[in-house]
Amino acid sequence: MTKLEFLNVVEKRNHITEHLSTRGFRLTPQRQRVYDVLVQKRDHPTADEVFVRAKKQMPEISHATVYNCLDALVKCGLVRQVQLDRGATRFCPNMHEHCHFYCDECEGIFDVDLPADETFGVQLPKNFKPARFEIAVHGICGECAKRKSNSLNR
Amino acid sequence: MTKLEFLNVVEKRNHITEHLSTRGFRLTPQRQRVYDVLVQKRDHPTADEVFVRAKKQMPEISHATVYNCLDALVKCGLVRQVQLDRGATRFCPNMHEHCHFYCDECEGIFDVDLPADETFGVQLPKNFKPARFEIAVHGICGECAKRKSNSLNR
DNA sequence: AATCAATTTAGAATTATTCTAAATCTTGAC
DNA sequence: GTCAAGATTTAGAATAATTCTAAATTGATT
Repeated sequence: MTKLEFLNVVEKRNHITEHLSTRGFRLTPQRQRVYDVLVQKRDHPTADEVFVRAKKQMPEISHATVYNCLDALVKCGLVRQVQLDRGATRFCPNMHEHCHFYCDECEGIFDVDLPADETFGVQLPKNFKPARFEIAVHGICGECAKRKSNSLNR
Repeated sequence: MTKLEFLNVVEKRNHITEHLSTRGFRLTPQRQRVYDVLVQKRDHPTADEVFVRAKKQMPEISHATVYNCLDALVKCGLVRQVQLDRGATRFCPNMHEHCHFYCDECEGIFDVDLPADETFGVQLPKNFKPARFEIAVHGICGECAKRKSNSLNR
């Protein structure tokens, strides 16, 4: 590891520690590992998929710990929970303002950026105070749309 | 039952039958009952809550049937599925364009009307074809907001 | 080094949902 | 009307996702 890489690792660790400490959580090897798993492959894995990936470098990690770690990361604002229709909850380390696009064809999940502090034209009843907007778009992704129109035109 | 009430019941039954038949489903007493349960108390019950309510007038109805009926009703466009963070799926017979407001305080779920055919300012990547937008707003509902501000100002 | 609280662990328990196979019902063909 | 075919319902088992429990471990603090 070069000096630069080393400093990078330290900085990332500080970033996680800071967030965790806002909610009274400590940085543990398990929490670090779970967070790394999410950052390394941003395909919105389920808790169980995170568990399998985390186990590769940390074979003794338990199922419950992965749930606990994900919970802590969500609570301290490092990770977002994503809910597809039924099925398991998925997790996403992208904390920019964004929503999710679900492709009905390939079942892929795509992040789509959103403007910050927007109410998206939703007219709430009197006195209702919104805290956050969750938007999920269902449809056909770019790749699948192309593939479908090709097979139609043949 | 008056003649008017009778005609009303017949009309409703026709409405359900029409929707079900678009997907090759029949109208059965169980499907009718499950749909009635949803219409009678529009509080976004879970499948299990629907089961308990349906049982009152139809004690022999089974758990699996309630799931099957809800599935059929969703597939033929009479009912919408609603997903809260984790937890059981909820069901809603309001098919107008609307989204849901979740009160973090009282845990109530409120329907909020939306304009039809709107993309809510979401900029999708090239070639992505949206089919439907699901919007969930989390925050504090009107009643809870009032209660909270009262207790602060005392 | 001793103490206290936080965290992790394995495994059990719970909750939500789906599956299975047999029984029942409905519809259309005769 | 009767029969066959297919749809639907049923009870209960199976599976999936998540949470709980209690003991062991870890880490920070005195």
